[in-house]
Amino acid sequence: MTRPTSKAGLVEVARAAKVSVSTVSRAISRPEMVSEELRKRIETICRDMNYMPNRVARSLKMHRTETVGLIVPTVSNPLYAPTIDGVREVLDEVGFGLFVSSCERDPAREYSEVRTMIEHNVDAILSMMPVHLPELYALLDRSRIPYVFMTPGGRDQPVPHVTYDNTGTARLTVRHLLDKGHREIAVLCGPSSSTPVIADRTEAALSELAAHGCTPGAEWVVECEYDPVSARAGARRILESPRRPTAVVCSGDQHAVACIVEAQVMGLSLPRDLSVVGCNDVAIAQLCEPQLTTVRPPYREIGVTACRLVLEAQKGKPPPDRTVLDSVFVERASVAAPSR
Amino acid sequence: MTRPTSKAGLVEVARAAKVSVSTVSRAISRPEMVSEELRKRIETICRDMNYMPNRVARSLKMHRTETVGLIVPTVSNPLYAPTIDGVREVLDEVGFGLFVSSCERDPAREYSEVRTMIEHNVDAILSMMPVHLPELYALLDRSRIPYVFMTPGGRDQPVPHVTYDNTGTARLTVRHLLDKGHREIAVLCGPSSSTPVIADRTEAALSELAAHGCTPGAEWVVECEYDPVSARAGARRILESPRRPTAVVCSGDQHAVACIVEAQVMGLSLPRDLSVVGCNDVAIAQLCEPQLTTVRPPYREIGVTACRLVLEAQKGKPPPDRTVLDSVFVERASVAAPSR
DNA sequence: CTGAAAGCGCTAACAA
DNA sequence: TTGTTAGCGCTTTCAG
Repeated sequence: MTRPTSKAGLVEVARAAKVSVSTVSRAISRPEMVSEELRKRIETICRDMNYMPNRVARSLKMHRTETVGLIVPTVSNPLYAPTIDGVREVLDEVGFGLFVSSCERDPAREYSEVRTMIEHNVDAILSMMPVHLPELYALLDRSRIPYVFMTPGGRDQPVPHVTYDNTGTARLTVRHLLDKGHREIAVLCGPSSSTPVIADRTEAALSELAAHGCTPGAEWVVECEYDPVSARAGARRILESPRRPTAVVCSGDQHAVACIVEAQVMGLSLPRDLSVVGCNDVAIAQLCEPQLTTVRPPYREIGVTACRLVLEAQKGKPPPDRTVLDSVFVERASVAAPSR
Repeated sequence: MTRPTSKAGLVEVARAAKVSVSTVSRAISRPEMVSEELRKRIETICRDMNYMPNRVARSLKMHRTETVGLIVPTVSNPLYAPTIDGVREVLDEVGFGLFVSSCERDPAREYSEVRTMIEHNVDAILSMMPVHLPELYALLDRSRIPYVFMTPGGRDQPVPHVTYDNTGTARLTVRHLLDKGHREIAVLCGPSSSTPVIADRTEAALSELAAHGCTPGAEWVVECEYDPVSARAGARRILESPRRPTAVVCSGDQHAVACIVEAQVMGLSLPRDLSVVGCNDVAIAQLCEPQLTTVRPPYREIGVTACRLVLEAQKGKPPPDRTVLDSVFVERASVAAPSR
């Protein structure tokens, strides 16, 4: 009469079933190797005894933990949620666990988090960090653990990553404005120091503008933080510049909505007096009036794809260096032809 | 001459240092038990050989993984981010890993995720699920793994949880409106079936209203989903009701912003023609005009506190059944005295 | 089809 | 201070 609170192990079950531990082990992980009736008997005993396999023992023997490690720059950026969710989704399919860690946007911390994950024997590593310590690649390669980055990646050296066409996405939004007839276009963007993703996006927008002879003056390109207060202040700086642009491209929806709201506070009527286009298609894009025209990068799909690739890599099939997924342009109501 | 790519274990290091594995083990995990110089020698050898301890072996021996399991209803709700971040933050302090899983709001899945976590030998379990399968408690207790819920909790039976005063928070917002002189107050809330948190919040608002003789008519209480389209439709239903209320309390900021925007589309001037109060204080609260008066539950603090408690529990100190943290009222500009 | 036995890589008595 | 040794709970040859 074992206390029900004491955790049963393979030996306890074996004893109860009057068979050897190896038989119980087989009955559980390779049922076909055990006679029908014995298997059933063992199964019920497991249930009765509330047997729960000890995965760490299993992992030690198997050299695999059925776990993947995911590194995020920060958990509080809702933009990462869909990607994480994509990862989680495919992990669920195969019953793998998810070991997450945030590196607070610090490449040095990313390095040490990866180290920890290797020590934990995760079967694969996924990272959303846009930029890494150069040593990271060596660490990863030495570990022989498959990895895939979910970023524009490949900045320093070719490395498996899945991403979307970031600069193309930015160009798309600019071209939309151009197509509608705008020539006086400002750009409101996040701090270029924050991540190369934003810097690239801004640069792409600017170069596309330049290619069409619409290089904006200095007062028409402003960088500001993402929080609502800064975003609105940035928007206002553009809107109050001596000559007001007819349109503004933003590197993110928050900034775009900030423009819309500030413009309305100033008494402008949108989209007549000002066209605005954002990027990311987050919820607020439909919570403003006029609803925001924006473009939605394939965030969830990136998570799904990267996770699939890294799982296959773990089974022997090396992942391609670069996988590019498409953004989708979402036309709503915040863009019209310029009125002047 | 071992290939640098083959992972070094304790034995390899021991061999290279010409000492026993136990000495190396000690040099690493209990440096004070080893002579100064030997320790240094071992340290450099470890570095040179790129030794990385195998935590799963360690865990098997130690019966602890230095990992905590966290269950979230869904990763895509940005409201959970601050709590997760709070958890992560204290985990970082102690060098623990985080094993997350989402149960898609399904208590049955929560049960099985907890099972998996137990199998993985996590040292503690944290869950944000507001409602559980009754069997969950037994499973948890049998496992002897400490756990703390980060929800109003204690619905079915007393169980350690840290939370905020959800109904009190709702009452606070109602009272604010009442204090400003409003009597005709509508309520716009999320689907009461989604989580008891919302149902409770709505009920509290309603009962507070009733206590002040302001029970709203049926057309003044509408439930709708969180997505922007539904939220705006819900807001409109209230605003277009035969008699328009002078204020509306919302169970979330999205709904509140939807009210603001829809009211403006209808040509109303806020807060003169309509007062609105939200809950949660998410970013959009400051991205609308007028800026939203709302209340901010201590989401991050809940994560921090719960994690601390569960970590101490693991060291022997049982967590209190109930810990309640305070919300903070954030007065901004969306509420004024009624104009009629 | 089933059992006995040898580890997976590390830690911790217990000895020396 | 350091080495020897016995496992942690499981999987898996290799025999029976």
